Amino acid sequence: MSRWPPDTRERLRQAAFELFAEQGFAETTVPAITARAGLTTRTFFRHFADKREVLFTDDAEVPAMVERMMTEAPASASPMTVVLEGLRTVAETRFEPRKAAIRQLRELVRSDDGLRERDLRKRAAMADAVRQGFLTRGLDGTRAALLAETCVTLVYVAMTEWLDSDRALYDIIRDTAETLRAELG
Amino acid sequence: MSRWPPDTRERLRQAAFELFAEQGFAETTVPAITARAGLTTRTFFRHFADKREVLFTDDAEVPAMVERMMTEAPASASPMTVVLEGLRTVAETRFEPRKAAIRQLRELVRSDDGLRERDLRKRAAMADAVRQGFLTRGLDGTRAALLAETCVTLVYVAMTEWLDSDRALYDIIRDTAETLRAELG
DNA sequence: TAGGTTGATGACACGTCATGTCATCACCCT
DNA sequence: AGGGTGATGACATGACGTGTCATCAACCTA
Repeated sequence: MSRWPPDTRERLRQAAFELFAEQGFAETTVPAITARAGLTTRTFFRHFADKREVLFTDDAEVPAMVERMMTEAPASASPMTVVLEGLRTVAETRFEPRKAAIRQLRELVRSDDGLRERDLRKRAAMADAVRQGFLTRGLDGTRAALLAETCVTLVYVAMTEWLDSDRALYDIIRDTAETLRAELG
Repeated sequence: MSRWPPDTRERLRQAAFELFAEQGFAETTVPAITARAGLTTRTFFRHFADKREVLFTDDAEVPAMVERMMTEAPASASPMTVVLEGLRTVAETRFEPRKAAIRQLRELVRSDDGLRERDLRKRAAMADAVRQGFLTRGLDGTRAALLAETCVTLVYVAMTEWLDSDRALYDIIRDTAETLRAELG
């Protein structure tokens, strides 16, 4: 048996989510979170860089996942093919099963400017991972940045629609990609 | 003559830029800024919502400018035509004359995660203005969001290249748009 | 010109966030 | 048995951001 109860990080996350749901993000202090989790304030900041970060732990592995998928894809595949195939996996494994949680997170993010900024940063991190993947695949810098940003835009616009519909995310992504292609052509 | 020296806001901005350049953003405290400007800490926060905001005052009018241009464009013009025409004006009037300042701002933003987040928020605000413009022009929600985000992506990818080159921003934007079209088609 | 209003700033208190530092002590290893 | 390790507690500290009231030049308005 350990000196302290296990799962410190998860208990903090749990307490934070509960309190944010009960009172809102800004109204919840870090001491309140740690009190509920039975820990001290200092410990919270040992596990999360700041109060916002506790809401985005699930996305931590996504960039690495993206890079791996992009390097493993056949070298012959066209950029957009690689992206769409990768998105199919991400959509089915990481987004579809967590739809309710993502919806709840969206509401929280909408309620606070600071959270909105952090959300945008996560989005930018994802774009950067995709960009790296394209660079690895030999695209020039401009093209890699352009396609990466476009890809992330696609996902987020599609996700907005997905959260308010009953359709599969990947289907919406494909439609959105088609819409964009048509609009630019 | 007024009770206090005029241009409070501009003096604060000036002092902040100087100190950020001298010591970096994180190392500069708000009291240090107000001391240099000959004011009190409280006054700083009367003029700027937070320490970051002082770096982005120039972009404050851009969203309104975007919306105006988009409503004034002929109703017959295609979405991408409207955008590219608007971007010509923005590029020439707001970006080209401030190239050195924008370059300096980019370095600061790169040096601090908090500033990066704020920068992304400004970018999102611009995308939202464009989206509103498209909505006003009768596009459906998805299409408006998609094109707006794509437009902003275009500008930022192009700007990255522009800051390290001698070409005109608008020319780069056109090339970038063409690259995207080709890559998606 | 007297007197009231306005609006920007000063002065002060306060709560929260975030970090540095040292002590503690169950667990593990040898 | 004894030292090392690593997570947590305890405490201090400083910066950020806000609420509140006082101040007082400039501007009305009569």
